[in-house]
Amino acid sequence: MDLPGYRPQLPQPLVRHPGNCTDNLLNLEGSSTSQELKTEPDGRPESEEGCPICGDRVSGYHYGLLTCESCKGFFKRSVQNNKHYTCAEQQSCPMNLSQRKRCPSCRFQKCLAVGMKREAVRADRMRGGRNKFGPLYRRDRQMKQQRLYHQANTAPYRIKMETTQTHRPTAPNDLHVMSSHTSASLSSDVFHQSHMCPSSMGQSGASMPLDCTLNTERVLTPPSLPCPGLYHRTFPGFVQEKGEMSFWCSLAPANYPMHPTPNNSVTPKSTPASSPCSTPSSTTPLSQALIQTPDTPPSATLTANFLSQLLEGEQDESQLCAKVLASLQREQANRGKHDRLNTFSIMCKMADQTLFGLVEWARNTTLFKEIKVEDQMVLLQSCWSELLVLDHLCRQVTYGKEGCIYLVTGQQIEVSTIISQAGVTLNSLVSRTQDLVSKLKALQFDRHEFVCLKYLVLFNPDVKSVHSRRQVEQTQERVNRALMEHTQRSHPGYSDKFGQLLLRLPEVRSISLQVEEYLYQRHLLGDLPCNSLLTEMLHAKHN
DNA sequence: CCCTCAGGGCCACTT
DNA sequence: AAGTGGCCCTGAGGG
Repeated sequence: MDLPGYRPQLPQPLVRHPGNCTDNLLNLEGSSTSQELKTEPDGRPESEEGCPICGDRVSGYHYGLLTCESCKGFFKRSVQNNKHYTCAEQQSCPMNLSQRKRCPSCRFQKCLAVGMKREAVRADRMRGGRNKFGPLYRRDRQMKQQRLYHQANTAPYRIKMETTQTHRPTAPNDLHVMSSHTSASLSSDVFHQSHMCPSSMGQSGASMPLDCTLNTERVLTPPSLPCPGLYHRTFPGFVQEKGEMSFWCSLAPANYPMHPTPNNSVTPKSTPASSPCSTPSSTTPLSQALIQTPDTPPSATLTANFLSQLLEGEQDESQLCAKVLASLQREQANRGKHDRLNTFSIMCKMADQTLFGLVEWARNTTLFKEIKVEDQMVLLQSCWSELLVLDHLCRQVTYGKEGCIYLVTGQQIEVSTIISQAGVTLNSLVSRTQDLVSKLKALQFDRHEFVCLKYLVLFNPDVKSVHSRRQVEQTQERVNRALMEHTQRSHPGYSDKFGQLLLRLPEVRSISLQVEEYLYQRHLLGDLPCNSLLTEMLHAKHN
């Protein structure tokens, strides 16, 4: 798809060279090659981490990630010849250098599980050239560089992860959006133990065909919303009678005290409003943590404190749920019987409201308030879709039932329903996202890590025209360290979790770009609701 | 225009 | 005979 003027910017995290951990800060934009990553001065492949499938020596990027020559060949043959293997055991055969040939089924499953991409095997068998994953590889390299640095400076031990198989049974073909709240007991509720939406949100038995018009009486009437009457007003700074004030006009008041909750009803933030031009030397605890030199090992307490402050700004899922439902309800109420929103429009409205919540979240965070408003704008313009994807992933990991997609409204859609009704692009998006959800579940992705990833995505110093680049870099570096320390503390026997999490970001990025492309195409067809934040963000990029 | 590097093909070797 | 894996070729894209 050709998107005029659209040049995705790949975040280029600030990394340190593994060999020099003092102040040799390298920005690898344009200078990173796989040679740098893979080769030590003696020419030996450096990546101490072997092939993620069998542990053999990696020979370069193949079909999406660094693998050995043999797994590259195996994967290519399997895809080209459309092989269907069967495991004679329980599909959990050991996979290493000596045993990789024993079970092609498990080997191929592991190839897919660690992220090798079928679509990178060319159908036309054309040789040479570069593929579309180039940018993904570049970012992956940088992530690995960053990991190497951290490992060199911290964990002396290393435990190889046994990748969990991500395949699951196909969901039954049931063309309904289901009430979700029977699933409360099914979800590993590690994030919001007491924040589930009320059980009556999707009334028992309430369901709708995917294509039908949302029935406000049945589905959107929440008789016991957590806070009835809340969210019927708009957020300060954003006029919801759309068209009166653009989002970017509304961003300017970020200089002023934040209003973290709607309805003007609650809680001034404990932190004072900061000037958009305030420097990192402000005296907030966050800033103090931030200005530590990278070589000072931060105490566990400081990191925990830092993380809990990052968590403070998190939006309550049940409030978001109520807000989105109320907004949809209003929207439907304003429409005539024959003018109901179709399913796609409803999904767009949900995404729009979620996005609005994410922007509010960013604007209310102390670290974000400390950077210039112009920078806030370009950062958000650059990463909004990634934030949306991360938000969606987190919701699936927390509440999602196997084979279903959990909506922000608390409803669930069977994946098979979508697959049977959606087009190729949407299907691809759903399946890629569900794969990522499986991986994150296997990693026991938790709430702290989710927040850190959001910050890492938001504070991207490589977004063009960011003025306070150093400040953004410092924040990213700080959050990165906090994430690493958190994963090591919470999973002491699994030193690779940090790296595994970072390695999910390229896929988040890639999915978000596909989402943008998809939405833009639908926008060009006139399918997107007008005057939404979503369209505004799309326009911001395409202009 | 040259270089890089990831995908494809070839073929000796193994099972 | 079919599968494996190391090595080399190819060619788009970037500097």
